[in-house]
Amino acid sequence: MPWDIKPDRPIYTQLIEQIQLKICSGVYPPGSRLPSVRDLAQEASVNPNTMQRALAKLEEDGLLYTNRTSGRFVTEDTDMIKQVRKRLAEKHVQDFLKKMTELGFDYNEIISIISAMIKTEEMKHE
Amino acid sequence: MPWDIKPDRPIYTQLIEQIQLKICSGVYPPGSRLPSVRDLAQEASVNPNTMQRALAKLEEDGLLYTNRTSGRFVTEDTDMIKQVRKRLAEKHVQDFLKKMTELGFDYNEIISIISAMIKTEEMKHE
DNA sequence: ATTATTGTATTAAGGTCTTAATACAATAAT
DNA sequence: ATTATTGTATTAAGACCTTAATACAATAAT
Repeated sequence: MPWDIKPDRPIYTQLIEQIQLKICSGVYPPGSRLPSVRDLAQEASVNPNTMQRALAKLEEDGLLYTNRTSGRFVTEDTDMIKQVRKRLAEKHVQDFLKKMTELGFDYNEIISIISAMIKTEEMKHE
Repeated sequence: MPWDIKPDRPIYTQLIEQIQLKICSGVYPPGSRLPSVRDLAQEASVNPNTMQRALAKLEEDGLLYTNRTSGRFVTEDTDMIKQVRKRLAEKHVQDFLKKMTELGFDYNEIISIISAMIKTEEMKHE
């Protein structure tokens, strides 16, 4: 999963989301050490200040903690991580349903369209 | 459908999306006249310049056209509007599937979660 | 002990977005 | 003919984001 920064929203916001995702999906396991601010910044091709800003927010949320000079680590609280994962998923579903109903699709149509697209996706990977 | 502007993305981008939505969902029917730039700006509580910027983009895309001093109108090309609606819907589905698979959900789980949430939504409105 | 690495803080510069305040030209309305 | 309304253009100011270039303190590594 490479870093994917688009120009349409603040970079630090996207960094927060993507690090959050790496934690929820297990790329950064509970208790593991993250690369240094400078290394992460280089990985993502952003300024260290910008990466620092994103990390500070995640720390504020409790997903990360800092050991002054040995580095930054993912929380060991696996329940919290599961909770975040669930919250993100539900938010994605709700946002998606809102967008589709605004476009005038009813629930049956939505299920139908998504099923069709899933089948198309599955065909690609066989 | 009131205007809904959030501070996390450029306003003009959100205006483009919301006017597009009003066109696709029939709030602004094909061939109908839009309120003036100044009126729209006041409706949405934004600066006329910002609204102008959004309208210019939609005109560039062909969804709107201008009659110099009588106002701005929605295209009469209903096929184009349907096409845009379809394109937006497919984009929403793809983005949604991407986000959910990134979080580690497989297709069966996705269908299951969305079905559950739809049932919950339906209960609210009965 | 010395060095390197860690997170953190500061200052300055440039870019984009937004608002505000106007102004102009074309034409619909009167 | 005159007036009002339309889209459009311009300029200036301020806010936020990002980068760059440093610097500092704490401590792990040597």
